Amino acid sequence: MIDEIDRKILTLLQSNCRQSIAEIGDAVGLSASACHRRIGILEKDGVIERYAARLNGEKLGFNMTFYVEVTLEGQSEAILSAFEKAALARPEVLECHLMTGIADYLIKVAAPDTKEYERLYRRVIAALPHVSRIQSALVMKTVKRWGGYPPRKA
Amino acid sequence: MIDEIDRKILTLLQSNCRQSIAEIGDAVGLSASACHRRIGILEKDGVIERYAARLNGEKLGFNMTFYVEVTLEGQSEAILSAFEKAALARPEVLECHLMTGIADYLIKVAAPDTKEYERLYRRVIAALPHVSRIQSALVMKTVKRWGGYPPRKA
DNA sequence: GTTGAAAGTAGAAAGTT
DNA sequence: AACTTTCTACTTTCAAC
Repeated sequence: MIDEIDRKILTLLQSNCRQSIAEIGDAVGLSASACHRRIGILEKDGVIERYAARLNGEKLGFNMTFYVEVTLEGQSEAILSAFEKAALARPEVLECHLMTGIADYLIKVAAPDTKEYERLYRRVIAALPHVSRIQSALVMKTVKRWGGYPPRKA
Repeated sequence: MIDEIDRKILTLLQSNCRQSIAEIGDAVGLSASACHRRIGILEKDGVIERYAARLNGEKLGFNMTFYVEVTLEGQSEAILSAFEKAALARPEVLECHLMTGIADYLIKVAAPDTKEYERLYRRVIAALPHVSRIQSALVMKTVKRWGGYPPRKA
């Protein structure tokens, strides 16, 4: 279904989706058209979900990134789905994952400074429905971000 | 430096960087050329770091995602930089952050199944230099991923 | 910031192996 | 069935305004 050439194309597109199809074709040994066709299939099949610009948070004034572990008051379907719906709706929540382990959710947020993070913490995170405990961890340095999926199954 | 229009452009590009500049220009009330010039500046200034295809891990066979907390044997500069260099070099490590809190690093990895994760755990993560403790948490469900930075400072 | 023209790219329709 | 060539419409890019 997804062969070696597709994987090469995907690796190239993950690192730069603005190179021309002709260039990608060259790199994988295919004509632009054949390459274009494969990319179309990968898009249609949902392997490629979107093409996005990736920004530098610090240059935008987001100097602090946090991973926040959120524990809820319970784990009933109603509680989980109310929390998820609210988290999805908040643009400040950059990522949100339901986790195994001690806390229920792991969310990622960014803030310009501690003052703004305090606001975020009180008005946004703590205000999400059914939150019972919050534990924040600050990212001091991001060593690697945006690592694409490796070309072969890990 | 970055004004309201730039923020709108960035929001649009974060959700879809393949729409034409003319479309983006229309959406923000600018000619294609003016829009193009602004985007060029945002790229040059490093606000836009790259344009990337975002893939669906499950469709690629990566059915499990983990956040792994890694504690090192110490926090000397030599230990930290050796670890970081090795983590950067491993394609299986999708993200790696130096954190405040109990563990030293938070890394994100993906695997097709538990068997492969066990290999990843033993051969990759535990094999990184100076690792003393590893604690894995499995992502059961990703509620929100790829949330772009919000248009206004959080 | 706008307009307009030149170069380049994507997308589709043909034909080829 | 998948690739290649060819062609047209669109898009980017860069003048000059």
